[in-house]
Amino acid sequence: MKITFPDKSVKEFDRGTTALQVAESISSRLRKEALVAEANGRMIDLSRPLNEDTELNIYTYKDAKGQEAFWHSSAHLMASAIMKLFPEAKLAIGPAIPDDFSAKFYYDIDLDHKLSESDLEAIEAEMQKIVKEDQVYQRKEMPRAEAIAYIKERDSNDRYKLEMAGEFEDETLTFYSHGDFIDMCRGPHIPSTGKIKAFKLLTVAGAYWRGDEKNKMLQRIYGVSFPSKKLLDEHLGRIEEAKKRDHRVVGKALDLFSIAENIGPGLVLWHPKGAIIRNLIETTWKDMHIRDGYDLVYTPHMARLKLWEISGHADFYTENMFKPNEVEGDLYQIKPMNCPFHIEIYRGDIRSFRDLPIKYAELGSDYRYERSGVLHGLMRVRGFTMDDAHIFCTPEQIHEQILEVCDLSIEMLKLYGFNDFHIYLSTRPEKYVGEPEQWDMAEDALRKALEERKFEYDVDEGGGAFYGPKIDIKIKDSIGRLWQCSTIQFDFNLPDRFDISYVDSDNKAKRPYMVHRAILGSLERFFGVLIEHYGGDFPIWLAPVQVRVLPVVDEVNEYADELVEFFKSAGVRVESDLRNEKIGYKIREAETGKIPYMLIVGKKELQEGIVSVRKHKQGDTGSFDPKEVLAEVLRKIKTKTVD
RNA sequence: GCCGAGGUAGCUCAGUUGGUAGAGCAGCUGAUUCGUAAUCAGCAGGUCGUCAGUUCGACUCUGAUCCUCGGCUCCA
Repeated sequence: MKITFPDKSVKEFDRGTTALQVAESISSRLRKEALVAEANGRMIDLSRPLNEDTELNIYTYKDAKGQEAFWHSSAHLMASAIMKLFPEAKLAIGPAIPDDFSAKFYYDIDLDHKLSESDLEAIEAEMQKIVKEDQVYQRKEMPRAEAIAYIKERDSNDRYKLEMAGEFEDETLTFYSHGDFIDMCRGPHIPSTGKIKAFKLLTVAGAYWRGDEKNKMLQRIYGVSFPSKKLLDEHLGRIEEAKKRDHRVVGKALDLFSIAENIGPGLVLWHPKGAIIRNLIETTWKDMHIRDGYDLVYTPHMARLKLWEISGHADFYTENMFKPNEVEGDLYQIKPMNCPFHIEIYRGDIRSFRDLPIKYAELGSDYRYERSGVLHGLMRVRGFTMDDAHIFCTPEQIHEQILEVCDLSIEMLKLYGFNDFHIYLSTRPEKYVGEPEQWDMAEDALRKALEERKFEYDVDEGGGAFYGPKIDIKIKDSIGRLWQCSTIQFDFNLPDRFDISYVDSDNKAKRPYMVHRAILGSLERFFGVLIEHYGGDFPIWLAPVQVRVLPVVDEVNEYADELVEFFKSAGVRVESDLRNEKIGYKIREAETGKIPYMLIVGKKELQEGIVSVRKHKQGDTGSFDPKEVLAEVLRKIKTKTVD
C-alpha cells in the first residue's frame, strides 16, 4: 500500500504496518517523539495498522494535535489514579483544553468525598507510579448495545457514561484502557503513560454536569502535563509571571483603582492615578471619533421601563438587568445598554438619505446584573463604561462604514501596543429576526471588509446574536493571552421595534441599517487588560507620573524644585522626592512605582546645570542637559511611543 | 446563583490543643546628608469581615450573613 506524507512524498509499505512503524522508518527520533497520527484526515493511534493507501501525518508534542492527545491521555492518567484511590468515584468527562492559559486538561468526577490539596498530592503520587509502569494505551471497539451492557456490567450506576453512550451518533463506541483502567473515549491516545514525564494538578473546582446548573455539581480537577520537567517548569513560571501581572495586584500596588465593600461588588473606584490613564484613553478616543465623523452624545443612566419594553430588553435581557425603581407610580430602569437612547436621538427628527450615515458615539455607563460568582476584578463588573457607538446608514454605505470601523479599531488598539489580533466572524444562528437577504448582505459586508484588509479570521457559523451577524476582535497581550475587546454587530431587531426610517431619494421611507460597535469593549476591562499587558510598566504617554526628580542631598532641593517647574510648565506629569532618604531608597521606590524617568541630581548636577537620567528597568543612562531630556520626553508623549 | 477555599494593623502574612493578638513593609518622631533597587533607633497602630449562639472565657467551636479568590454559566 502507498503511504503519502505531508510533503507529498510517497512510500510503499506492507499492509498492516502501523503508523508507529512508519514513523520508525523515517527516523528513530520521530519514533521516540511520535504521539498520534492522522490517516486520511482522521486522527488515529500510532498502534493502528494501516490497510490501504493512506495520507499519513505523524504528530509529536511540537504539534497542536500531538499536544491535544498528550493532554487528553494525561486526563486518563489522572482518572486512573483517582479510581485507584477512590474506587467509588464516577467519571464524567475529561478533555484536553489547549486554549486555557494555565491548565491543559481536566476531569469531571462525581465523588462524595470533598477533594482537598492533600488529595491532589496523593493523586499525583499515584499518577507517578502509573507513569513509571509505562502502561500502554489500548483501544477497544464495541457496538453500542454491547458497550452499554459493558458499562453497566462494570458499574450499573455509571449514569454519565451511560448517558453519553446512548447519545453518540456512531453505532460503534470505543474504549481506551491502560493497566486495569478503562474509559469510554473516542481517542486517539499517545502510545503509553511513560511519555508523560512531568505533570502537576493545579486546582479542584466545581462544575455542573454538561455545564447546566440544573444538573448535579461535580468536582473538576485541572492539571497540566509535559514531556519534560523543563517544559513544566517553564509553564509554571509563566503562570507565576501572570500572577505578578494580575491587574488586581498591580492595581493595588500602584494605587490605580479599588472595589470597596461599602460601595458594592463589581462597582469600580478609579483612583487618581488610574483616572489619569482613563482620561488619556477617553480623550484619545474622542479625538479619533470626531476625526472619523462621529457625533459625540451623552445620555442618562436610566429610562422608563417602557423604553426597555419597546426595545425588547425587558423581555430577553431581564436576567442581566437590575430591578426597576418606582418613581411617582412609574417604573424606571437603570440602563444595561446605550442603544435605545441613541435610537431615540435618531428618532427625534425626520432623517433624509442625505443625512446618513449618522454615527452617535458615547462613553456610556451601563449597569448589568452579573451573578456574584462571575465578578472578576475589572474584567467582569456590574457597572462599566462602554466605548459605544451606533451607526445608522443606507445599504450602499455599509461596506465603507464597516471598513472604517475595522480600521479605527486596529488603529486604536495598536496605540496601546497590541499588534496581534484574532478576528472572528459570527453568522446567522438558527433563531433570528430579520430577512435572510438582509443577513446575507450584512455577513457579506463583514466578510468583504475583513478580506479587503487581508485580515485572517475564523468563522463561527451560527454564532451570531439573534438580531444580527458580528465581527469580534480579540487582542493578544504581552504574555500571549487573548482578550475580547472590539465588537461590530449588525442589528435587525431594534430598527424594527423602534420603527426608525429615513426618506430615500425616491421619497419613500426606508429602514436604515444599524450597527453597534465598541472598540475597547469597556473602559474597565480594557484598563484591566492594559495593566496586565504592560504589567504596570505603562509607556510614558500613559504613565500617571512620567518623571520624578530625586535629589541626592537636600542642598540641591531647590534645584529639584526648579526642574519640576521646568517640566511641569511643559505639560509633563512630574514630581520630586525631597524626603530625607538615601538615593538608593528613593530609586528603589521610583522603580517599584514604575516611573519611566528618574532625574537624579546632586552637587555635580547642580554645578553644571545637568541631570543624571535613570530610566525605569534600564538603569543609569548618563548625564544630560535638562532641555534635551524634556525634548525627548515630550517627543515620546506626543508620538505615544510604546517601548 | 452553585461547588470549594478564604477574610487577623494601611499592605503582605504568622497565630500551636479555646485563656481577650504578632512580624516585615508602610506611617509618625528623632538621629543621619548619603551618588543609582531598602541607614539606624524609638513610637504609634487591631471590636481578628459582620451578627447571633455554645462556654466561666471565643481570633480559635457552631449557625447565619456580607465580601474576596478558583471554577461552572454568561459576556463589554
